Amino acid sequence: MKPATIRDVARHAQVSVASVSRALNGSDTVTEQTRKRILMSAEALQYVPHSGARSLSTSKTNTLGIILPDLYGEFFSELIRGMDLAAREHGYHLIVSGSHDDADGAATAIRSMRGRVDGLVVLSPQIDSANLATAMTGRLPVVLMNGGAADATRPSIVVDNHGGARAAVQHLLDGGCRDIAHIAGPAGNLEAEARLAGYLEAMAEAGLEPHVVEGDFNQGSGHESAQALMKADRRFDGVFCGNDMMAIGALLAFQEAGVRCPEDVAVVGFDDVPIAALVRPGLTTLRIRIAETGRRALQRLVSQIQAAHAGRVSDPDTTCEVVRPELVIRSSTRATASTTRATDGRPSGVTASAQGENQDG
Amino acid sequence: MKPATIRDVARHAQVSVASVSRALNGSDTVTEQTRKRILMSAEALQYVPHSGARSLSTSKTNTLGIILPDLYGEFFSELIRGMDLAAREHGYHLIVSGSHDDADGAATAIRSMRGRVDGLVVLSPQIDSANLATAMTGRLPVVLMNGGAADATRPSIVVDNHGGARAAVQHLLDGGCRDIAHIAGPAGNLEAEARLAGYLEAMAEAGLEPHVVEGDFNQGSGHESAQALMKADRRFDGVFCGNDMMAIGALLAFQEAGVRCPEDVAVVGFDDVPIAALVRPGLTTLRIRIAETGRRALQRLVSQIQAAHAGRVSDPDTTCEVVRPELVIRSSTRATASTTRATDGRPSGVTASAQGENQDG
DNA sequence: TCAAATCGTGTAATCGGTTACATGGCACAG
DNA sequence: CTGTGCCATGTAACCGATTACACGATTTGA
Repeated sequence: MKPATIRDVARHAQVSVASVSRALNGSDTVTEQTRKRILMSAEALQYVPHSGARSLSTSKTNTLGIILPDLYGEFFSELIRGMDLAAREHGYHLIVSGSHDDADGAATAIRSMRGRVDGLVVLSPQIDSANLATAMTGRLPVVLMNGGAADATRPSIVVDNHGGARAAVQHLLDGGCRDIAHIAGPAGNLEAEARLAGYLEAMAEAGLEPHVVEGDFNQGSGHESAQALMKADRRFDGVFCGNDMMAIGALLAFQEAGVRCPEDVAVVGFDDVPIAALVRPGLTTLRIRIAETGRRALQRLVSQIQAAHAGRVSDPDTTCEVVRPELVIRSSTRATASTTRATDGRPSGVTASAQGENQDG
Repeated sequence: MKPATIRDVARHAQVSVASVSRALNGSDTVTEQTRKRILMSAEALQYVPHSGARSLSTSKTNTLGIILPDLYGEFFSELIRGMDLAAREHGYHLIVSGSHDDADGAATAIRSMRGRVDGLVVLSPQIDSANLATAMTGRLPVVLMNGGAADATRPSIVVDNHGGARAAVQHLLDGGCRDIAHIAGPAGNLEAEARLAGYLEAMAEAGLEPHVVEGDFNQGSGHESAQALMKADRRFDGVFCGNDMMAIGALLAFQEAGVRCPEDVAVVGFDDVPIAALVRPGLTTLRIRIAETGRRALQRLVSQIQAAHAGRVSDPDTTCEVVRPELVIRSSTRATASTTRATDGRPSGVTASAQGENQDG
């Protein structure tokens, strides 16, 4: 048997569909008596409103779309969690769409969201503003998180990857490292490129020769890249990794090879995924409050939607919010008493607040 | 300006809406000439079909709902990833709904999915079949993953938590442990209770006194529970944790207290989340191929939908698939050469295949 | 040459809600 | 007694697509 519709309820309660709709949505004027009758009928027929139909007539879906390049790993997990929390608070559902390796795929995903969502958060490290503009249908509210490509015409949140990378290198320099290698994220990824650029700039300023191998942001590639570094002729006493997962892979590779961290080589990651505090040695990294950032993105999306709904066109939100990563120092760069590596005198004199090893239990 | 509708396209191309629909959906007979004209008009107007409207008339949303108790941590992250992969393959979108702490919340979430999805995967360790039945609207296809409460009337996938827990205890016994504690998951959680039951049963069979402290499945509670164990009078030489995150918390607590693992205490987790292979010592655990299981659940949901759509009612899928966890032995229970803890002669004679420490790079 | 089959296209009903407007009953004021 | 207004309720248009069916034109066969 097919599920009951509003018409079935109306017939059962001997009223019109309008009254049923009014009774169920509370707002309008309905006699207490008829309301009760309607509610009883709805109960009897196990009536559940058809959200799709409601969306069509109200043009509100109460659903938000999240376009992600991938669903793998802690970073996206945390991000989704933060967004879900915020969405829940505002009464929205979340429809997630991962695995958009190319800009084309992302564009298709965006178009397919039409009529399904009230707004989008687009996190697409490959897509540039041009592609995005073509993909955008009409005036669907959007918050961009496509790292690096700050688009002043749309509300967006970007991480200061460049500055974060510089801070990472600076921290390694402060710790006494002179030969600092970089395990970069995949070429074509805007975040990866910004971090690489920050690394190169900081190295140039310090008058040091850069040393880069390319990974793909996954743990496995960090492992391989570290092995490649060890096999190469060139010495190194510090590694700045494009993200935490690669850093963790590198840590394991060093352990396997008997290279001590931080004594023989200091390692810095990026992101501060939850696991970074749980590995040994604890990973020094640049903290992005991931869940918090996701929550923030979603909140901005919601206010944008509310503004649009209120007919406000006057002050469109086109702010580009910058998230500044915060250096979190853990054992992977903090030499203990019995250190063998010489420092230049500033063992932990950094601007960021030093953090305990397991701050997020 | 509002986005173009199919009627706008029809007007622009000087044809009827029916022709536009036919041209865009490919299938039906349309002259090459008119098709071309329609496509050009659609392009000119930047027409994007309204999925919601399409869903209403076709009664297919191409979207699946996932009801989760929580979005926190690696387990759900992996599960969602596996589901997303499978969904993508079959051309479905995913709408996720997390944070349903109580059965009521889950029931509400399920109802609100009506008209939004073509089917549901419900993962709700609190909800029992009765609650679920009332929440279910009509004949919406569902795959249950509400651990422990095998419901023979609906297709479901359950993990053999009981058997897995017994295997964990057995492995500790084989390694020579006699005083095995259990850090349990939260009461009321069916998975947690099944694992606890398996632990109790195995201990009883071995003629050993059980020793249980309750956690909440999060890393922090594993940390605290381990501290509580150390503070208590009772000795212990092995700990079976209700899941990996608590085990990792416990490992850290032991490290901080100077208790060596596996020499002083052996630790076993449950789930084999990706991080389990990355901590030191590597965590011995019971592997559930999480992403694989998610993918499997989704695939069964899809075939159920396809069967329903094909009008097949004859052989409804009511199988209850059981996932048997596989013991993965890592350093947290595998004493190295210089072990101080005596074994009873079977250092690693287990049925499961021994795994390398970092198998999933 | 005329009937039937074929084919491309248009008309309108439909999906399940919401809501502007119409309607009819009742109370109250003149 | 009648006109005005209010209020609960009903009627029907609408959201934007799909699709059964109707229709007219062309092709085919007798």
